[in-house]
Order: sequence, then structure tokens, then C-alpha cells
Amino acid sequence: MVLNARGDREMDTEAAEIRVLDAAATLFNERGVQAVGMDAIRTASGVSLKRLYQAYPSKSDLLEAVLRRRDEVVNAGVERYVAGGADPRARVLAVFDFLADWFAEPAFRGCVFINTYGEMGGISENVAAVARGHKLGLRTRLAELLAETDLPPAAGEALAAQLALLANGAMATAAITGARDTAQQAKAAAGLLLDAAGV
Amino acid sequence: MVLNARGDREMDTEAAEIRVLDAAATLFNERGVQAVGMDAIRTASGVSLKRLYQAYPSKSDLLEAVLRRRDEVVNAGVERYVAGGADPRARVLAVFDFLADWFAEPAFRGCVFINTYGEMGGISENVAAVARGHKLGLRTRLAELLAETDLPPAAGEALAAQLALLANGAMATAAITGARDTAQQAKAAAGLLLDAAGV
DNA sequence: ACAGCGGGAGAACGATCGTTCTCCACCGCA
DNA sequence: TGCGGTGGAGAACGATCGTTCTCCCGCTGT
Repeated sequence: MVLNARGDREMDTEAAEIRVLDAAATLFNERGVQAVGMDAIRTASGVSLKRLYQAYPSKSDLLEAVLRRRDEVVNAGVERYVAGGADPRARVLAVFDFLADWFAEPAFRGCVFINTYGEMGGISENVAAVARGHKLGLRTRLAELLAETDLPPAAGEALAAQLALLANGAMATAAITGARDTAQQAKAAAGLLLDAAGV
Repeated sequence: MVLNARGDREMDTEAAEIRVLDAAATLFNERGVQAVGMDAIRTASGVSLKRLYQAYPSKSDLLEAVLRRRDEVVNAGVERYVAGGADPRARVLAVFDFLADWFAEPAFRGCVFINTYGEMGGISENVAAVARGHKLGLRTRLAELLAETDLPPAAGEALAAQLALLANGAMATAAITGARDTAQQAKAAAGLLLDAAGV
């Protein structure tokens, strides 16, 4: 956090940005992007339209900021679970424990990248690129975890891709069907795939 | 096809409805639902707004018709592939061959149920219900195919759920990342899960 | 105390959308 | 030839949205 000469004023601006990001993330998650008006974000965040547009010059800028922040939050959440794993197998499976706790949140309505790609991926290359980056990041992280095993690199990459399919499928399926045990099903399947690879 | 006293007139109406459904499905797939105006559907289909609103009294009625038709088309496509399988294992894996050919279509931009749920599932219970029905249908069909094996029913249901996760994950991942071998990765993972179950 | 300015509330603006309405050309039938 | 009625093209309407502007309050430095 950087302060300029008028320190507290700067902090207020930063707090306003965070409130805007939180409100927008919540509303986008609940209703999608296009169904949420800037006025609703203003009301939910308590930040005036003038400051809102000072921080994010357009709605698509705000959306991009929300997605980038969500990317960081999700990655950090994954790392929190992965860190508790004793060996590579446990660390990979911990990703699915992260999913289980995420799906159990009352506000869970799916992965914002999958949802926003579905809504705007066809009309916004920015949205498509951020979603692509996020999903490639998950797959890459799984590959990194598997690189710690004695699996050949190519086999690790292939297994990581399959585990990412399970994770993404669990996100979409849990959102749509609401089935409460989706993450556990995915974790069980992931365990079988790890077994088959000898991990 | 039912004809009334003014036979050909009735056929024109039916042809118009099909043109509207085709145009709407294409545009919704390309751009999402809310970004497509009724005027664009009118232009793409060549059916006047008056007849369009005679057939579908509102945009959400049209969306529901598009989704129901897509459900039938997808199910029929799956059956076409499944029918070629010699044994239950081959029939289950044929579902992933269906995915491979689907993903290779130039207009592929993901599963319309996943996409539309992401866009409107939070604001339209109808959309959420149709998406849920479609996804439960896929899972149920997989369970039926596995019921033909000597797997215990509970194990078949669990395996079907895991295979459905792979299929849905492949749809979302192929759409977002554009990776061309996504369906093959999912098929390989499905094969390993079938191996583990002894199918 | 007072000029100046940053910020808040919300009106205003232009565009777009879903839906309806108007107007007119065309067709079957007497 | 005249007539009723169906359907097409597109204007019209009311609502909503993203974005900007106006007006005014309250603070700040002298």
C-alpha cells in the first residue's frame, strides 16, 4: 500500500476500490455481468458513480479487475490447501478439497471464469483471454505438483490435463445440478487416475 | 407434421419456426443470449417480427424452445455414437467420440447449457431447470449404459457421475482453452476409470 | 471568514432492447 | 373489379443501461 502526501485520502480511495471490487464480484456471481447495472454496483458498494468511474473508466475495465482479483483469490485458496499435503499425491488431491469447501459456500454459483466466458467469451476477447489464462494456470499448477513425482514429464502433463478436466467438470456440474457430493466424486476419480499412473 | 385445412400455409409457419430456432441457436451460441437482440434473430432468420412473436410470445419463450431443441439434438447425437459400440465399455467411450467431433466443429463455443446457465441461471429459474435437466439426462444415460455391465448398481451410478464430470469438464475446457485434444484426454481418463472398475 | 475544490446524489443523455403498432402490398374470392 | 384479411417492413414506445453532467455540501489553507 503506497501513501502519497495526503495519506488518509489515498487510503480512502483504496478502500473504495476494494468495496467496489467486492460488490461487483458478488453481483456478477449472483446475476451474471450484463444483468448487473453500474447503479446496482454503486448501491451495493456505497461508492459514488464519480469515484467508481475514476477507479474503473468503464464497466469492462471493472470486469477485468474483478476477474484478475478472482484469479488471485482462487490461486491463493488452492495454495492454502495444497500446502497441507504431505506428498505430491496428497497435494494434488488437496485441490479437490478446496473445491469441496468452495462448493459448500452458500453463494456458490459456479466458476466465474466458466460463467463469464459463457456469457461474454464470444463478444469480448479480453474476457476470453482472462478465462483462458486462469484455466491454463490451474492446469499448469497441477503439472507442477506432478513434476515432483518420478512420473515422466509428458505423463505428468497428460495427467494434469485430465485432473483439470475433472476439476472444471466438477465446477460446472456442482453449479448446475447443485449435487452436494460433486467434489468428492471428482476427488475419488482423481485418486483412481493417480493410482493408474502409480502416483 | 400436422396439416390443417390450409395445408401449405401451415407448412410455411412450421418452416418459419425452424428458421427462427436455427438462427437463434446460432446467435445465442456465438454471442450469448442477452447480447442478441430480437432484430438480429429476425434478420438472420428472415422471419418478420410479427410471425416471430406469434410463434414465441417472448424472448424467454424462444430461449426455452432453443434449449429444449438443443437437448434433443445433443441426446440424438450421443445416441448415434453410442449405437455403434459393441459392448458397454465401447458404448460409454463412444460418448467421448461424440464430444471430439462436436469440439472440432468451427462454431464450437462450449455447451449451450453450461454457457446459458452461467449467463442466466442466477436470474431465470427456467434456464437453471432446463440446464439441470440436460445435465442429469447425460448422467442418467451414462448410468444406463453402465447398468448393462455386471457392476453393482451403486458402483455404476458413481462411475456414471465421474464420467459425466469428465464430459462436462471437457466441454468447458475445450471451449475456454481451445485445446484440440481435450476430448481425447477425457476419453483416455474415462478409459482408466472404466479399467479401475473392471468394465 | 472566505474563496476554491473534491466528492456525493442523482438527473440527464444517447443508445439499445423487447415488444407493439401502423401502414401498405398482396392474395383468394365474389 | 372490388374487398377482406394476412403478413412484411419498420417506426414507435417505454424501459433500462453505460456514461456524463449539474448542483450543492463540506472541508482547507490563508
